[in-house]
Amino acid sequence: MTTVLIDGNNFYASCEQAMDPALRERPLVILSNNDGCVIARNSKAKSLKISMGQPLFKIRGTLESLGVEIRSSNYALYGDMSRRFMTLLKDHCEELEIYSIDEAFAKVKRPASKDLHLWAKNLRTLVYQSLGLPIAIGIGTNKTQAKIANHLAKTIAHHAGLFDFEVVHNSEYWLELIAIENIWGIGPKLAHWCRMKGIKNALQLRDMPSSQLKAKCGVVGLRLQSELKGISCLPIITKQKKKKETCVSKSFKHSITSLNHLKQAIATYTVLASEKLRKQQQFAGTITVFIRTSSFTPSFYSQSATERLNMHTNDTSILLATSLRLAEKVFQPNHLLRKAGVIMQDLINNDYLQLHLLQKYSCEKESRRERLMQTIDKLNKRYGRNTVTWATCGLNPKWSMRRDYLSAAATTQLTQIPIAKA
DNA sequence: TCTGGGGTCCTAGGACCC
DNA sequence: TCTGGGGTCCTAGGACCC
Repeated sequence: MTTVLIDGNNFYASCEQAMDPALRERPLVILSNNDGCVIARNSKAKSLKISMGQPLFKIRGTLESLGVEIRSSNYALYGDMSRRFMTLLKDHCEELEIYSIDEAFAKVKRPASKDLHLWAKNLRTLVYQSLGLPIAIGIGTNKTQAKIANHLAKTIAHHAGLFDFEVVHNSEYWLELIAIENIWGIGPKLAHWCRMKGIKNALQLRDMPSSQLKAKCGVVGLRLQSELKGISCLPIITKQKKKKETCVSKSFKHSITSLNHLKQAIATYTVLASEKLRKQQQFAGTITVFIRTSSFTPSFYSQSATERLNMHTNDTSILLATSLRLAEKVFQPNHLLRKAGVIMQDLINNDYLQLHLLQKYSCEKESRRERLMQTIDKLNKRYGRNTVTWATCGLNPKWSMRRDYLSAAATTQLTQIPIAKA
């Protein structure tokens, strides 16, 4: 069995293009939450040298003069496209690890001919025909090699979206082409450290003294180096691990200075976080609420408060009572708050709660509350988020996220289905 | 004026135990 | 002035990922 990494090219941009094919002919960028900065670009935008992470307010003029299309991020659409994408992949791989919204590791059997070109070509065609998404496929003996192969599949044009590390003869040549910054597991700090030591590419990293790497970044570095040498250290994880904590946090459209607005925001995030817990079939034992001002000003201020619950729960009302109390505790007037969040911690799973549940179900009030939560979740799933919510969240609050360039929830809302013109 | 959100893993160091 | 050895658990902080 060999390891592959399959991912969607320019995933968010490709999702937008799949729903509005006219965008394929135009340069296109996707913005982060709150329309903050560029987080995805299609190939036309890339060729105009629009770089990742640029704040919109700095490049708005340039984008306009170049005729670049802009979209706010539409996670309802990307999440649903991702689900469809992964479903297709599951049918064509032996094992699948969904690694992120747009990529998956998998195990694939190599045919007698050793040649996986046909398999890859068919998969690329299937995904494009079914979803309109272009993908790249990297093949190697382990995850790190598959990642590198995937990078080459995208950068070497004539490889047509596929690179098989196990069948190339001159692997050292290809490793040397991979800049140190582009290696999976090497972030900005480590890349800088490597450059200082004269290590500029994957080949040099593979061959540098292990002791130095161990001293700098522990076993993580050693594992990475071993994988470059062809030894598998990182397993494919097919069963999704239960989360240890879950967080909802967002920046505000305008700075918040009143306790009332902060409580609306914290309530809104708590409602979402509780919904997440129920979806994950988990219960929180601890809640943290945090607030912060803009990290781009010298007077940066941040504060958090934590409270342990008497009993683990995923009941929105109980969690709300606690998080609103924490909001009052952390609130400071005279600070221009830009961001706040709620973290659910000390999570336990359904099965660990059996004893509690027995107690709970013996209590009519508790089981009625469980049914109430289930009903609210169902209504919101069917008729859209916030169909039923809590009044403390506020109605159309002024601080809520900016999304000026939002496309339709074309695959998840009946009212927003695209209309084909004859 | 305006700069994302949600995670994981690892390590060091302190508190505490016998 | 001098003060053991071996262990666990927890937390904070740093690094990384997409």
